Amino acid sequence: MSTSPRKTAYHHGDLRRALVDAGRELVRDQGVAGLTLRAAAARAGVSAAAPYRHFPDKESLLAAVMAEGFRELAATMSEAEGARPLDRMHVIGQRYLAFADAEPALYRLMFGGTVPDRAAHPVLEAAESEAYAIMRTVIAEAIRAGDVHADSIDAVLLTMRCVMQGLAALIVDGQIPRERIPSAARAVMGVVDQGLLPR
Amino acid sequence: MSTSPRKTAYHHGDLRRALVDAGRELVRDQGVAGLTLRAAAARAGVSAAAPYRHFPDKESLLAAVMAEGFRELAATMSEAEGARPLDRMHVIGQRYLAFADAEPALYRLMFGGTVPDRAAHPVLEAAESEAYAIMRTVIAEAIRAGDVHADSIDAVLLTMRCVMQGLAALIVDGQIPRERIPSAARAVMGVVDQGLLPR
DNA sequence: GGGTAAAGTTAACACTGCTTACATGGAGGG
DNA sequence: CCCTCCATGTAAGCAGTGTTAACTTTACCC
Repeated sequence: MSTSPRKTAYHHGDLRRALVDAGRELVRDQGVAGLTLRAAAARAGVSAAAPYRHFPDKESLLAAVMAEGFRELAATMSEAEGARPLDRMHVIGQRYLAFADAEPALYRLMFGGTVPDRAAHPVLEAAESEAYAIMRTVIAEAIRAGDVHADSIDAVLLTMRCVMQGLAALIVDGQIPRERIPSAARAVMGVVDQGLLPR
Repeated sequence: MSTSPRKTAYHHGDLRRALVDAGRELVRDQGVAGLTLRAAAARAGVSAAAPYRHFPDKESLLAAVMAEGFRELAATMSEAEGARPLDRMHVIGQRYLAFADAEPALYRLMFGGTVPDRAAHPVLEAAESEAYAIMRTVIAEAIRAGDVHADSIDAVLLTMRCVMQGLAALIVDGQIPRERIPSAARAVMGVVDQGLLPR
């Protein structure tokens, strides 16, 4: 089982993995501020100094947890199915919002600017851009199929990211009651689909 | 000069005001985490315990700084001019993005969920809803004037908030180079105006 | 002008966190 | 079978932070 880079079964087994999992649980249960090195170590059953064998500093653990979130988000979006590309776009939007609703604190960690320069963590950047690549592919298909009219793919991608991030922000902030999330999403998507201008 | 509730000129003059200003500068210069009670007190030139004569705890100072930001945002949006209501909507969007671009850390404080329950700070809630009321008024005018077609005002308001919050999030994250902000905003607004569906 | 209460100072407490230096244990290779 | 080296434990340092208690100053009111 030498899939992981250089980790075999030592004392703990795979402490790195355990720390990332613990960090995720901490964020989920106690918010972004609850993710501390000591707490993650304690939850993994090791001493406070043990994490330093796997992460150079706290920010690296944060980045690892964030990357995990982006991978999960990308996975759930890539599973989106639908007859036409436009349908898949809508399903992707719903998955995105469901993710934010299910794990608001993790979403905040991922998009709240807690880690200033993501460029310092290549794995994080990779996981993030993979998620956007999925959106881009679907948009390209929708344009090619004639489902959506657009001058450029990137304008649509930017719009899609904005709308979803905006809706997610409202959800995460608790400004939209959970039971109204689907209707709010439909309303916003309807406006974006049809446009504001009278036709 | 008895405009302020019960503050005349005591030792400091108006420490409450000075602390809010200091807090704003701290957020601007050092990010949300840089806004600490001690630092704000030091910047205002008083001891670390002095703020407790004006704020019951740290969160109240945070809320005051946030309220200040919302008031400023509302002020800049209410100055938006334009021949037609739709033009004013666009100008409001530009002002909103300019605010986020000029004070990214303050924007993060305002929308990043640092203060969990805004309901505990009525002044904050008032300033916030005033900002949205401005948007709502313009949207209502635009619908009445026939500039935009929409089933409900609230659907458009929600869409507008989502789009602007989403764009602002990208700006604040530094994912859009400053010189490209206007063109990105135009692209997104164009998609929203025209809609995605072919006509 | 004296008293009162607000406004500010000093000092300390109680936490919590990140990080490092050094000691220890156990697994794997020769 | 031993030796080496990686992964962890122990202990401590150090820096901050929010918060409170007790004391002092000063502006205003009578």
